[in-house]
Amino acid sequence: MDAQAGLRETLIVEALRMLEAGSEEPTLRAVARAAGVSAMAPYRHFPDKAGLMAAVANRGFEMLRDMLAVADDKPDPRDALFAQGMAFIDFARANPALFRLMYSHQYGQAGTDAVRASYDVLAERVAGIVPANAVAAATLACRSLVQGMATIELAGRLAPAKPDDIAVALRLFVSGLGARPE
Amino acid sequence: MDAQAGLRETLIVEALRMLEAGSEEPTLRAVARAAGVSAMAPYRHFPDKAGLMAAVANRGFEMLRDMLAVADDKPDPRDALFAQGMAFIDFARANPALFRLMYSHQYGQAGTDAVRASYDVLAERVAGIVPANAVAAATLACRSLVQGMATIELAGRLAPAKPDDIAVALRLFVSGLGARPE
DNA sequence: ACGAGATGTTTACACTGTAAACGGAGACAT
DNA sequence: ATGTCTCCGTTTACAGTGTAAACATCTCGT
Repeated sequence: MDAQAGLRETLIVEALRMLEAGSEEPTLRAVARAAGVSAMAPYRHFPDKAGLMAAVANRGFEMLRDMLAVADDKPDPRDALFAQGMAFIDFARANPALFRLMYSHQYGQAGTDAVRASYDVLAERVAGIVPANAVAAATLACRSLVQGMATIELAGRLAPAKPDDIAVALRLFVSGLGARPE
Repeated sequence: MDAQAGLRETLIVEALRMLEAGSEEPTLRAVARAAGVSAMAPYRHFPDKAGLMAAVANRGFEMLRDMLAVADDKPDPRDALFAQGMAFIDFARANPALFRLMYSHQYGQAGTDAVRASYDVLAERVAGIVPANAVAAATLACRSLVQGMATIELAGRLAPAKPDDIAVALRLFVSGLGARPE
């Protein structure tokens, strides 16, 4: 399907679709089958399976950046940051397999541009809250927090907690940002 | 090797060792080979490969709990919490493959006891900082933060940042804990 | 002594990623 | 037109994986 768009694009789209359908990483052969080509055809466009998956992960970071940008509509920087955090969590919940792929180390060096772009959406709002020399660290903290919460939830270890613990924890973090202790 | 300790234990130990040596998840057959038994022998002790890996992940959480407990030697709760956070990061750096395994969703429901135990070490110190009704959320935030920082670093996306960004971000978070905004 | 269960082995199968060799269709110089 | 070249895809083959099924052996309570 979608044959005239070029096989490379078709493979990425198809892999993305299968990644959301079943929550497991799809087989290269299965992706090729879904694209209507032989098992070896993908090797004309990617060096190996990891190459294809890296391209898919990259696509994921572009989707993530868009979702974060959309959530960035509150006037107050803290409110905007909170909304972005929740959007991140929603993204992970909606595309768990893709989310895991994006942070899987095997495809880690790929997509650096898209990764930085999605990072920047957060950094701009953080810059409105903490002093300039703390922006880098605070942005790292921010992204790490939501990445960790999403991972822990997807791993199924959050069951004993209340369902809105994530929102409360995120609010707590945003409130503490830039405040001085005690 | 270590044959008289029982094959089940040998398999877990051997899998742990291989997990640290090469940073990839070992093959079930390779683990069996290293333990000096045939490929099918593990199935007498675990329902499938996931069963073995879940046991290994569980062992990982016990190691983690020990490391967090050791770091918990500062009188001030914030200092202790910071030290625990850095110990967590050190653990992830020292055992990257094991760390990834522990938070991989396929073995997620396993080891709930060990997970909770490692959680509690943090929660006790958090309880000394935030009001009682915020302990659950703050502990979740705390663990998520370090889990996320570790994952992002292991995925190789932290390269452009300064090496001590993690420590700075963690300090920032701990300082903000329990402070009120503005 | 003897049957029974626990533990390990061998064999077999479907499936994976990928190397190697082949084929055909268009572009282009002669 | 004809030959060559370069893409892009195919078929075939292979080593390695997780695991089902059947078989062997060892230990022990009776």
